[in-house]
Amino acid sequence: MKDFLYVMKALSDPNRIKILKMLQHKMMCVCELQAALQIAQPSVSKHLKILENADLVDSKKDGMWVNYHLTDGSRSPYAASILGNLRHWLEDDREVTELVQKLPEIRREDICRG
Amino acid sequence: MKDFLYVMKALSDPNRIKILKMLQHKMMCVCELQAALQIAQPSVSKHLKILENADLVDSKKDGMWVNYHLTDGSRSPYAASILGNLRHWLEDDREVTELVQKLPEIRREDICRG
DNA sequence: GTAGTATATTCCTAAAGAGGAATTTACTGA
DNA sequence: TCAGTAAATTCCTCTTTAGGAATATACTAC
Repeated sequence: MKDFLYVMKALSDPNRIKILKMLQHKMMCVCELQAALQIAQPSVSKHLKILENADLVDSKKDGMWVNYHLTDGSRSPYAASILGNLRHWLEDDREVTELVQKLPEIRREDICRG
Repeated sequence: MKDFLYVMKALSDPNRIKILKMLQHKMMCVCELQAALQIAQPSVSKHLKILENADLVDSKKDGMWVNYHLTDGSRSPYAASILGNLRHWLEDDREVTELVQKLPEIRREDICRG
């Protein structure tokens, strides 16, 4: 029950859904997600932690950055099922499509490194 | 997005999940659900309203009682998918199985009518 | 109609959750 | 070693949410 609720709570916030939808297209670091969502960096980190605890995303260090990516869902059947459905769910959502269209313009080299 | 979030938020509370799991076995009125969950009647009504707004349950008057039942999900693909998955999800959850085992003992004739 | 009952609503309180500013941590690269 | 940067944590505020007590509503059965 607890694992299930972690997943559902993680999916109950629009910014976290946007993160998942963006990560469907490419792995992204925190500052890229911040630039896309236009919210403070600590807020992004906290959302990512909640998604990570629900086994929806995972992270991997790469030099200066921490890359976040969707999990394969092998640790949670709930996460696996939702991630599968999210592939087609909300594909026509206005906010999501606008975000995804902007993704190519968001490049960490332009945002970070001061 | 809003419809999606309604469903996910509705699924983010343990009492609401228990309601859904019980309704898999039979339609139930508010006082039966109250007896099963051991929470106040207004709390049950409020949970049911949230589930109804997410298109996860629907109700039908029957004499003195209002019977709640799972929807067929025809109005929300998110609700439909989740209700399908919930058929097998959490079947081994201790709290859920204990509740379901007690269901036959909970009969409206014994609980209501003073 | 009237009394009684099942359910819904309102109002309040306490806990949880999202957001940002400031700070800390961990690492990179000279 | 030291300055600089990406990300995490802490602390605080404001909003949302779950819960119950009290009340209102709607209906039933006489």
